[in-house]
Amino acid sequence: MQTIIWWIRRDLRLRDNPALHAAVQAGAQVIPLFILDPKLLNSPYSSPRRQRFLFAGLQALHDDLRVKGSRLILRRGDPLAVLHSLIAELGGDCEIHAAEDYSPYAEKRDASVAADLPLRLFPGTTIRPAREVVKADGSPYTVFTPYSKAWLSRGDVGALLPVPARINTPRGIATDTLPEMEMDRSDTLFPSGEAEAQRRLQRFLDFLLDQYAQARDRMDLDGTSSLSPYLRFGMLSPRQAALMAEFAMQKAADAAVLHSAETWLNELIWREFYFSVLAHFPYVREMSFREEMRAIHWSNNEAAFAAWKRGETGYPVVDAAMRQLLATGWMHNRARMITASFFTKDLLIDWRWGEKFFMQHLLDGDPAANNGGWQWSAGTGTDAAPYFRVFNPVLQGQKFDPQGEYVRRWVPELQSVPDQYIHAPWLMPEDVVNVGKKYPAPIVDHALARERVLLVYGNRMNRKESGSKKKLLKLFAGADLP
DNA sequence: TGAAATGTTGGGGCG
DNA sequence: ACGCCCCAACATTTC
Repeated sequence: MQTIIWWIRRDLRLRDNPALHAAVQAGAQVIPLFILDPKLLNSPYSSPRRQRFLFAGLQALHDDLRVKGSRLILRRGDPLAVLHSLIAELGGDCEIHAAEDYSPYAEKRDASVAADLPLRLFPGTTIRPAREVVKADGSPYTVFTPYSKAWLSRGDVGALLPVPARINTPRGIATDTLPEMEMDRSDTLFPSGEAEAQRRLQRFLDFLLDQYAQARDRMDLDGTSSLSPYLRFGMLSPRQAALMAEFAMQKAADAAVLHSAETWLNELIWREFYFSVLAHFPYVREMSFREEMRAIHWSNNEAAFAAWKRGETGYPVVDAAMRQLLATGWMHNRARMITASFFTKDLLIDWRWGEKFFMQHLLDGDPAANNGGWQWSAGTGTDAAPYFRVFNPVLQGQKFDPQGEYVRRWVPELQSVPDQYIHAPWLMPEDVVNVGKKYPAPIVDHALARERVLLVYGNRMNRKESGSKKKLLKLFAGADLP
């Protein structure tokens, strides 16, 4: 009987899993294997909280496999070495099935495995394989809108694959144990595992999707899907999400509901886009996608960086967002844009520092999506926000947290600040109310910081006038800016 | 998937 | 009645 190793990396699910499904369909013995790779676990981009989420997900997967007559085999070590030794234990002649993974490290790892061993890669990390949607001449898209049009015109995404009725796994294969985990209070906000992913998907479809287009930007509301950690580890099939979006579009009762379903599908396509960008341009992990943006002279002020990380910038929306991240491992998407804009444009710190910090804290931290989001915000990436698009943290707060509920939830020292001043407490007259004493004053003046970043970025964009701009930059060097 | 600066318009107060 | 100014409201341009 044939033996197939189902090498699990970021597809911790039984439902709609092409690599697993093909192994079961082949009538093979299936060995579900997860390799604890020290290179990934000890990476400077890794996150203890995300690791806990992964380990809890592996435990849940093991439990789900038990129901199918199988179990999870864990091994620790270099993937190629682990695979070699496991195959030797099994008497050789195994095939390996895995879902594609597109980070530069993953692609190198898989190439080295494929050079030695029969590795078959399957889709499943993305809805469409990351190199499938390209222009007619085979070159990759670097602008979202034409990419999404091409993505949508590729026709249906195929049917969902069923959960295997039974998975035939031989007994007696040695397995390592998971590291001891200390649970954190924040872990209960995002319980790990495929079953939880399905519950959340159902809740989103039943109660939130109809309002999604309007509610998704409101930081004070529970209006997003909050599925990102589950998509990150493949506890939810992105194809299942897309099929649900399409189904909602078909049965939409009115234009607003239709628009909401389309908006959600569009977000899933943004995810596909960033996987495609990373697969085609792996260097974006190291540097700005746009060549002319690579020489920006960042301020990289350590004190400002530290204040941003702690959520003590003096801008309530920014601080609420950072504290939400620290407390829960998740941040609202609108808040990600605001904090990243503030980081790169107001503080003028290299986007790679912020990208790394997000990776160290986000449960959904994913190389492709996180890098894409940061380069978009910094204006250095594909189809990026224009360099002059600088978010005003006060106006963003007023627009997307109109009563300041989000701010008050995460910045308790502003609890009793009146709505009028909640996004700009420094404007509060002394006699209005004596609150917010412990809250810091803004670490930068936004208007001044905006002028500075327009100059610094503008110098990159248009070098002709750099003479007079250099003089102005000297002025800013003397100004009170980090 | 901005915001600020600048331009235009039109109503109302006022001499 | 008329011109002038102010300025809110909206539109356009610029960064």
